Amino acid sequence: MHTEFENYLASQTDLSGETIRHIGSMATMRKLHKNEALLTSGEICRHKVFIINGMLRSYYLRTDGSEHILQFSPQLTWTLDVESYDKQTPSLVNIEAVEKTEVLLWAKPDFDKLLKEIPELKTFSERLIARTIYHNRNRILTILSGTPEERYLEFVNTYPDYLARLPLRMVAAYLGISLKTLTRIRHAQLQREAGIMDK
Amino acid sequence: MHTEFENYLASQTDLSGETIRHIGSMATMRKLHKNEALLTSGEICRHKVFIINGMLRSYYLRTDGSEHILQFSPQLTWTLDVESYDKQTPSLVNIEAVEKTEVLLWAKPDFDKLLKEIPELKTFSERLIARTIYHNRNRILTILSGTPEERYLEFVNTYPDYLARLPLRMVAAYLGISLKTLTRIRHAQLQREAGIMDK
DNA sequence: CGGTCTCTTGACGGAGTTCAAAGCTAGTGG
DNA sequence: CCACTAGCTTTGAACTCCGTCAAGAGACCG
Repeated sequence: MHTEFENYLASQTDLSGETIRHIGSMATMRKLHKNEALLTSGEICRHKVFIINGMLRSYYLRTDGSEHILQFSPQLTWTLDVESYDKQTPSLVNIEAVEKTEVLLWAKPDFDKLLKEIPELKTFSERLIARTIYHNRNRILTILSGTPEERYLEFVNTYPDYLARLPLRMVAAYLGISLKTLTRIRHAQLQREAGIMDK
Repeated sequence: MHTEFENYLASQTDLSGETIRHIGSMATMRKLHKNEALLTSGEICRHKVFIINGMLRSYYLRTDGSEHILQFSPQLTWTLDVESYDKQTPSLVNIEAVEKTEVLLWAKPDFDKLLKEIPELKTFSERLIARTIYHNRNRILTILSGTPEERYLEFVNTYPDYLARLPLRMVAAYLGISLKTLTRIRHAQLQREAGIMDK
């Protein structure tokens, strides 16, 4: 059971098989169909989430109806609304399945206990946090300094497989550009490729 | 000596005066004049930095000469280039004094030792990291979803005292808009205030 | 096979950028 | 303490790129 999770943790840490199974045993499994919500803004984020397969997105819904995507979470990654989870306060974001998705859920008190019991899990967790920080800093830089086209190209390079799994409007909502601009850029790219072919 | 630092740590933690003095004793002081660099891109960030007074900024310099500011660090806050510091790899950013500034510096090996010796310092450090994460998430949301004007107003609300201390072009470089747009927004604000006064 | 969601495309309008010039301010040195 | 300079800010003109609106084609799902 949860073999994907166990393999993941075994490959990422030095934890013993027994410990890994113990960690897994504290989680509950949940299946989400496409577009099903895992967390809705206003709710408190009570669980740490590991994605077994599928893909989630965390997005912010403005009062004018526009969506802005903070992150995509594909298989074998973790997600949650950090601030809501840490402080147990209402969340500002929504987390939903982009496609059919299976997740493991740990209630915060349970995971906190695991972190206390298993120092190596704590260390691993800190490593993930560090990566999140680097990633967010880089994202800020990209949005601040890049043109829409540069952002798109960086996105494609960083996540080569996402494009095929996501509707373009979500990519646009992630890059902070309009769908129109995105298709314009993609059109220009195609032109360019065709031009190269000609030679 | 370093009384600002000691007061700060005493107010933020439960650390004993003795421990605080011990931590402070591992740091070296450095004075920076206006526009002096503390870290230049390409260098490795070898120190953790606490700002006693003054203000630093961390910015990214594009090849086209444009500057993009990741953060301002006023008195009684910490700064560094996280990724460069953690991994001891060349930094992508520059850190410079916006005004005359005094800082305390801890060499990474020394600070690592302190973190190991003093669990409460580690806890405190984690709290700061958490705040950084919340802050960066919020910044991403603001840049993605806000108009230039909204971003400016949020900036003014969040950091009421910064405006008076920073050249506007740096505010623009932080908000990700042109200086021209920033002055336009400010002009519109003034008009509005004048309108209110009339009534 | 119908309906919904998605993507593309065109026309248009507007907000933001660039470039350039001029006024203002603050810091420096004499 | 004053004069000067360098950097900062404002403003105008022209332009460009992006966004909104709207329509239509295509793909996918039930």
